[in-house]
Amino acid sequence: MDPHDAHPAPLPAPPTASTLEEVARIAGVSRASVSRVVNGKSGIAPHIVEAVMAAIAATGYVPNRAARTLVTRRTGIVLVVVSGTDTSMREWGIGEVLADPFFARVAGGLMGSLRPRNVDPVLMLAVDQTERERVVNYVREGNADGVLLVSAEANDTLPAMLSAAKVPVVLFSRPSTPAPVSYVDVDNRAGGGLAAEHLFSRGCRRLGIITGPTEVAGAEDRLTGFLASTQRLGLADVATAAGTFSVDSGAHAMIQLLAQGVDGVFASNDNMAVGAILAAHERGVDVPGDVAVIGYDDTIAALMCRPTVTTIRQPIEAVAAEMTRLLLDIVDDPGMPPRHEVLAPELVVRGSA
Amino acid sequence: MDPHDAHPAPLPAPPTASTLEEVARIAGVSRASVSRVVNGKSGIAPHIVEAVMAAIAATGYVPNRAARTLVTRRTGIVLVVVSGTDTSMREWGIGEVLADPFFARVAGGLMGSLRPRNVDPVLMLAVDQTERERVVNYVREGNADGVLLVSAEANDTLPAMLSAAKVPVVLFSRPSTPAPVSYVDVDNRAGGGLAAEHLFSRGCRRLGIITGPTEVAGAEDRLTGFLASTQRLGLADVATAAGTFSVDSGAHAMIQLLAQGVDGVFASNDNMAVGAILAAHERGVDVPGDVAVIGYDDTIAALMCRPTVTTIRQPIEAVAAEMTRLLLDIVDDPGMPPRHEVLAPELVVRGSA
DNA sequence: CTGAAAGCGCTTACAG
DNA sequence: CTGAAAGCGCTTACAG
Repeated sequence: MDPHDAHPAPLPAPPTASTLEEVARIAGVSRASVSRVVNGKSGIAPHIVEAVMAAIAATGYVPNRAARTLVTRRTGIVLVVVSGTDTSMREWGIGEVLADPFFARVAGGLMGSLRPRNVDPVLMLAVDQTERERVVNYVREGNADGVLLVSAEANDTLPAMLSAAKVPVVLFSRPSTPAPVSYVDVDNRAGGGLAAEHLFSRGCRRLGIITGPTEVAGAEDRLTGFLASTQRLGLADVATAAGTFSVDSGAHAMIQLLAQGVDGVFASNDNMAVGAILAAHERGVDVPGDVAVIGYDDTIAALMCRPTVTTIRQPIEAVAAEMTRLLLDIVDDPGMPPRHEVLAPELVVRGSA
Repeated sequence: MDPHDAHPAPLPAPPTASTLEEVARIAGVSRASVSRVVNGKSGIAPHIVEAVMAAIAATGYVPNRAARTLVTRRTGIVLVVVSGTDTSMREWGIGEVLADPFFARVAGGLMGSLRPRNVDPVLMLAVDQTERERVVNYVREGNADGVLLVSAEANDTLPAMLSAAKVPVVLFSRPSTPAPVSYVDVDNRAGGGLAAEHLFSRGCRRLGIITGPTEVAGAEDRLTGFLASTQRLGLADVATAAGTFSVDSGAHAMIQLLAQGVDGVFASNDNMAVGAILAAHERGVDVPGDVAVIGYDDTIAALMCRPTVTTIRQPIEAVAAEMTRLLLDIVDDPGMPPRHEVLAPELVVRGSA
């Protein structure tokens, strides 16, 4: 074999990181030119583009993002934060919010919508004041271009902090304490109404509802919507029992409701619907035969149960896509006034009602 | 009111981002000094520290991370990636991996372990070759210091790609195709053994196992460990049925096993255990009365079922903490040879076995 | 269409 | 213990 063949053939990745400077030298052009082709600017002589491409291939050059960010003021990173108060989140333990099917679905949806736009998500949990400040500083330090926020609890001060600091932000859901921020929401009143109507159409006449935490705007709206519909349908009194969005709380609430002889129950989220169904079974009450149960969210929890849970689906993917679109608009035009969007929920009929 | 009082009192956050330079000017010291106190270096004259602190408070200065990263070559960011192949992940849909309780728990654990060390997690899913290359480039571009990787499927090429590119990386679990990378694992053989022993100690003598995808190293090990123990316990033949880690696959497998008259079943993960229990109930088979079922992982799924699922707990938090520690060590000393750690699983007895 | 040069905001030897 | 200065790797007016 000719020893000259031992020349390094197209090496996959050179050991030492190369720079724009080096590429320019090898291509025999200026750094500006390399920068332009790397960034896909138009109006560059073909022979320059070629030379640069070749040099990039030869060196395995990849641009340094810190340097780029330093001058462009854009990071291509968005903070995805789940915030709440100590109390609400301690139930799961820090870092376990993701174990909640709903937040996991939202986080996943957000990631999915960020991906095609080529922006990377930094995930952050904010359960106390220190962490909330950290979120604000994070983008003030120029680590991220904005934040996509989902509050796990009412009275969250983060939305207000963010808007005061003029940090681009879009919330999932209307903030429970009004703040001048953009948000995308799903019509919870309509969702509550859907639940009542479905139960009614099945023949249920003695309805009950397992509410979510009262301070959570969305939970409140689901209740309001449910009651408005039952009233319209001529169903006088509705039994109510309070839950906290956890499986156990749903089970406890169901026991109270069962004692009041309900034949149809609307649980304000799937976790509680699962709890309700389990509690019913333990007491020999058939679902949906003796009592129909309908949940909310359409999370994986609804499928981990028999019967599978009829539920009100939140179009999370669509919400996520809208949130992302909105946020990037705000990043491009920080002066933009807050914008709101409300999507429609959808009934998903399965086994439990 | 004296107009002089209109002076800007301690403003919370000045509109315009200030720089080191500005702080230095106000404090009447050099930029180097400001940098030193900002970074908490020791050996600085008290009066300088004071002046700088005051100037920082007055300006609301926060350091620019891009500038800092550019010179220090440290980002304080770690990539948390879940990778798999199209096939394995399409089952969930991109962005929905987090909906799987197990990955959600791992991701959460990783976030929890990164938090106290002050490094931020960028979450990334890698389901095809393009995305895998994106992961490699991400850290080559200097966007992150290293990667914490959990593979959703065997034959994942990412570990090898990463180690070839000399990117600091730590895997959750031993890679199914050997690669020179560090990893932290949980002893799956021991876990399988634990399951067999527990079933045996409950009096089960006709055991069955619902396996996971055969190419997944961990699934294989659980099977091996289970069989080794049953053999040692003198239980001749064990019925086996293949599953894919999904709830449905667990249900289907259970039907086969039931037909073979088993009285104790080990499902290789909780999802399948839930499916198995649901399938048993639908056929009027009592769990654990007629057949005991034991799962694996100890995810939230195990609690969403009645009876609650007895399972083999993976100490995810400990694994996550170890992975993080290891990775930061590697980042500090890239030449370090790959290191492996294997933690012990634990039996969690609940209602199903 | 291309290049020389300034500048983004930090950190870190190097002197003193 | 402190400061002047160089330099990290890019992008972007500004000329030409």
